[in-house]
Amino acid sequence: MVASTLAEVARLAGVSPATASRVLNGSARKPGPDIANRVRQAAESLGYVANAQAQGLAKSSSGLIGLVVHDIADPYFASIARGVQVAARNQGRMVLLATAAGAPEAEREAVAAFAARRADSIVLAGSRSARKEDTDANSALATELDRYCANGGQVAVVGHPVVGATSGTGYHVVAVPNEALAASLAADLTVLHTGRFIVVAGPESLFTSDDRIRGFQAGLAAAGREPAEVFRTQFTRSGGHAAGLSLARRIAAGEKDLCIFAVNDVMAIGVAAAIRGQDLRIPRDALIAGFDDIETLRDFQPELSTVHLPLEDIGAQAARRAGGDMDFIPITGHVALRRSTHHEE
Amino acid sequence: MVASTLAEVARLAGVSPATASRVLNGSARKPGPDIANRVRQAAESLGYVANAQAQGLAKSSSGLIGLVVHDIADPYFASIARGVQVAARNQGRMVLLATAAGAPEAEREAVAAFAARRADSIVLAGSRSARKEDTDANSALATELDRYCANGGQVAVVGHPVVGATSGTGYHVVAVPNEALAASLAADLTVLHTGRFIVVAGPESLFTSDDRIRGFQAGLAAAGREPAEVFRTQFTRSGGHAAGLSLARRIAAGEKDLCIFAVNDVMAIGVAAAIRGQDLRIPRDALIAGFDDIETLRDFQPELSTVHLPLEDIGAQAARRAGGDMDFIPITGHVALRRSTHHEE
DNA sequence: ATGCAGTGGGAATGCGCTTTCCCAAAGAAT
DNA sequence: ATTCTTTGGGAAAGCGCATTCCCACTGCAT
Repeated sequence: MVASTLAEVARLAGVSPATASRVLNGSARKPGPDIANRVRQAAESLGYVANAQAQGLAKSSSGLIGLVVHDIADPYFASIARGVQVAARNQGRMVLLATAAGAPEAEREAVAAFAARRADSIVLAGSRSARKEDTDANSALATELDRYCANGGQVAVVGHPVVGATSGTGYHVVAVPNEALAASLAADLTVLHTGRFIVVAGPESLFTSDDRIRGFQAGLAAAGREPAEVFRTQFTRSGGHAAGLSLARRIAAGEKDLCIFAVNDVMAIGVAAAIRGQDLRIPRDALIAGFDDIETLRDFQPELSTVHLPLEDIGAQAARRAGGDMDFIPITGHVALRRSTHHEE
Repeated sequence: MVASTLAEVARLAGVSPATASRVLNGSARKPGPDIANRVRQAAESLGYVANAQAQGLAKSSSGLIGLVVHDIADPYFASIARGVQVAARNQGRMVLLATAAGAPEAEREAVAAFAARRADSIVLAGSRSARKEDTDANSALATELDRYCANGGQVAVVGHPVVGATSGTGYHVVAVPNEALAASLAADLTVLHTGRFIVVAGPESLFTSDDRIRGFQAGLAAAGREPAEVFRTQFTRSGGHAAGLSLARRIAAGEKDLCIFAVNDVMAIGVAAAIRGQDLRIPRDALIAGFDDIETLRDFQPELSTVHLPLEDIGAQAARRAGGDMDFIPITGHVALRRSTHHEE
């Protein structure tokens, strides 16, 4: 990557680099119009493109916002990414993308890389977990984040705080009310369904999953229902599918009147697919509800009951807070009951 | 963003910055082990993180790969992005993300921003179009790309070349065989279906859409069928939905035995949703096929017949070529016939 | 003992830009 | 007419790092 420099432009325009800098890249001081034009012309004719790295070095700020997601191809994160992207553009910044695939160690690496690039802020949208085997990696991540914040970085975490991150300044959390919403979903479902509930969840210690389970159980309890059985599996479509196969067997064996709550939409779809693959029908043989309200899945039949989350907003909020705009706009979702949880007449 | 510098580390370790640099960041010359340890310890205790901007400035290369997509929340692009991301990680680089929302002007801006950041390479995965009103913006984009290449940048475009880009070097195209695959889809469908065909397509001059139409028509012709009617709409789910409503009306009015080819899966789902919303059924009242084989949509019922595209691979290929690994691995897809195009017995 | 290549460290330069500081000229005020 | 402010441009000092060049030193052959 070679390209013409400010100095070249300045020489061609017959001015000093200082002046060229002032006219080309916003400065408080505005050189005279005639000079400005000369410079602009010179820049144009040379195809000058300012070197953002050098600019960043000089003013020590990069205009970069780092985003780490679990998997960019997952519609949940893709939506959040879009929100971050939009907010970044409004702030005149660019987003640096990293995927962590659920490994705290990978998240740490990403954070370190962002720090190295002197990203002004970081949005962390992986999936926080407290698994035993991740303890070390998690605390390493926390250390890295603390260091980043200590150096003046801003970080916004969506969902749950990173375990062990202690830094006071520069650390924001976009709290998604998973628990409350799950409770409210449970409450709504209890009026529709008098039978048993079962929740298909992710692996233990995955915060998002655990919160939703807890909220759901609380909602059931508040309605005077028994706690739901919890079926642990992968936090993915195929995890849901596996669970679905197993449940289908039980349903076929006579276990009727079941309402299945999968802790996210993608899993719910997996569950549904598996159940239908066994010649059972939804909602006839089992009710199903999800969580997230993934856009791409809205045309699924029967329409999936779920909890709507303003994913794009969540991303945008995270980016805005990380960007220093601290106006607090709480995240709110809402239960969206659709056909997958309505017993047929 | 303030942080400790190499100079501070060097001072603490009692060595020169040059030596510190040599031990901390890979260099040909390896200082002695005792010194190396001193430096490493100093770095550790100071929480030193190399400034990538400064490094980039010094060695004039940034380790950045720019990716511009139409919309990161669209599963098609999200999958490609994942591929790019994976390839980038393997190359030890980071990806800079930009979304263009279909506007060539936005693409140009993104390319300019990438150039400013001295991205080593750029992957362009917007949707090329030749619309009359985009002519100017397209040529501006071409100019920007040419300049970027002229300065030593590498660019990979997925799908179609940018109209008017002339640069000889550094310019790669990952060709997706849309036309051939559409033809082969048509061929396969003609053996399943003896009635009429109709294609639901995107706006005129959108290359991807046009190629798929052309290929499909060619396939029909090769099978001795009449050309399909082309229904133009938005290249989105809601475009498909609108088309679906209109088609549903025709079907309800007696137009039976229709096979609808929507030029992408998302549109196909929109079409299907609209048709089913009118108390019609698929495939009973109309067959539907899509294109792309979006992962999230695989559990749709009835399973959507489509053309499988290795999206992640496409992204990875683009990133690899842009990265200089020039081994050519052709993109191949295949027709995937599923239940949405099978007349019921 | 002398010369040689080879080794390992430091000094200094430059990457491309921003920004402070300085200075000359021009205008306002006395 | 003289002094005091502005105004507008340039010189120069970094920003944090890589790297070239140079130098002192060691070990070897002669």
